[in-house]
Amino acid sequence: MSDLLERLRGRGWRMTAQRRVVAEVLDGEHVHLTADEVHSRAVDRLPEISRATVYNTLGEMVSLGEVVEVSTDRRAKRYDPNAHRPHHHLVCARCGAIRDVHPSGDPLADLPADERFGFTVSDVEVTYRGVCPSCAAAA
Amino acid sequence: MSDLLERLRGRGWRMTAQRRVVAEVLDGEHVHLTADEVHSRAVDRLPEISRATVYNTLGEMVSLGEVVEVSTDRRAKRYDPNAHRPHHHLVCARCGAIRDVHPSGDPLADLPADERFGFTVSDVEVTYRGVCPSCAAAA
DNA sequence: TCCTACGATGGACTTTGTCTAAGTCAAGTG
DNA sequence: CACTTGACTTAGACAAAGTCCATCGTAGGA
Ligand SMILES: [Mn+2]
Ligand SMILES: [Mn+2]
Ligand SMILES: [Zn+2]
Ligand SMILES: [Zn+2]
Repeated sequence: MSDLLERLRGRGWRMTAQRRVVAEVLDGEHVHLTADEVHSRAVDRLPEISRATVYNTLGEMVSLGEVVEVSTDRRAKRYDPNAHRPHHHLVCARCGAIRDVHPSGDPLADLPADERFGFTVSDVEVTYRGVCPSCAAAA
Repeated sequence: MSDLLERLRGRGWRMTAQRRVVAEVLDGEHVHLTADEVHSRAVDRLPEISRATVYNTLGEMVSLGEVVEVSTDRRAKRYDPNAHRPHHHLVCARCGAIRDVHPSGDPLADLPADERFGFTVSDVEVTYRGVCPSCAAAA
C-alpha cells in the first residue's frame, strides 16, 4: 500500500489516475527520484501520462508538504517522500547513491551571531559526500 | 591588482587576454558570480570573448583549486575565488545575496558512525538560508 | 622570425524545466 | 444517473544552463 498516497487523501486533493500513479511510484524509504525517473516509471503503468503532469503533480506534493525537493548535485532535482522526518543527505561521489542521515546536534547552533551578517537564519541544508561501500569494494 | 590572477601565475598557465579578464572580473571578497555574469562583465573589457571560453576558463580554475564551485540554488553554478579558506554559505531566500560563513565546530563530527552506512565520508557542504537585513527592512 | 600545440570561437546540441492553448474528466447537484 | 464546471492533462513550443566540436588564432619556445 502506498503510504504517500494515503497521506495525500483527505486533503481536498482531486484524485486522478495520473496522480495516483505518481504517488505510488514515489513511495518508499531512501527514495530520491528525479522527475524523469518518476515519469518513466509512471509510463510503465499509465503509458499516456505526460511529462508536464509529472512536474505539476510533484510540485503540488511539495506545496502540500508531503514531498521534499532535494538538490544534492547540479543535475535534476530529486523528490523525496520522506517529508515528515527532517533529515540531511549522504551522497556517494562515484555512483550517486543517496542515504537519509540524521546528524546529532543542530547545525544552526554552530553558526555564531557574528557570522550571521544580520540575517534571520531559519533553515540549514547539509550534504555529506563520500564513497559508498560497494564503490569502495569495486575500486 | 588581481589576487586571483597572481595566484594563477607560475603554474604553467598559458596567459591570454581572455584568461586575464576572467581572472580579473572574478576577483574579490564574497564574490559568487555565475558563468553568465562573469561573461557579461568580461565582455565589457573584451567584447569578442565567447561563452565557451568563459566556461572553459572557469572550469580550469576549479581544476587548479584556485576557484570553487558553489551551488546554493538549482539555478546556475556560482564561482568563488575564495578557495583557500574552507567556508560555507548563508543565502538570502528573497534576494539571493550570499555571504561566506565559518561555523564553529566540524559538521563531519556530527555524523555518527551508525548514520554513515559504511561510507567513507570525506566532505560536507552546508547552506544556511534566511532573510538578509535589507530584505527584512523592505518587508 | 617561425612553428605548433594549446587556446578561442560560434553554433549545434543536450538536459532540465516552464508555459500555454485546447481537450478531458472528477465529483458535486438535482 | 445526466449535467455542469472548474480543475486536471496533454503535446509541443520555449527557455536557461551548460557541453561539444570543427576550425581558426596565437603565446611562447626554438
Ligand atoms: Mn531524503
Ligand atoms: Mn564563498
Ligand atoms: Zn557508490
Ligand atoms: Zn535579501
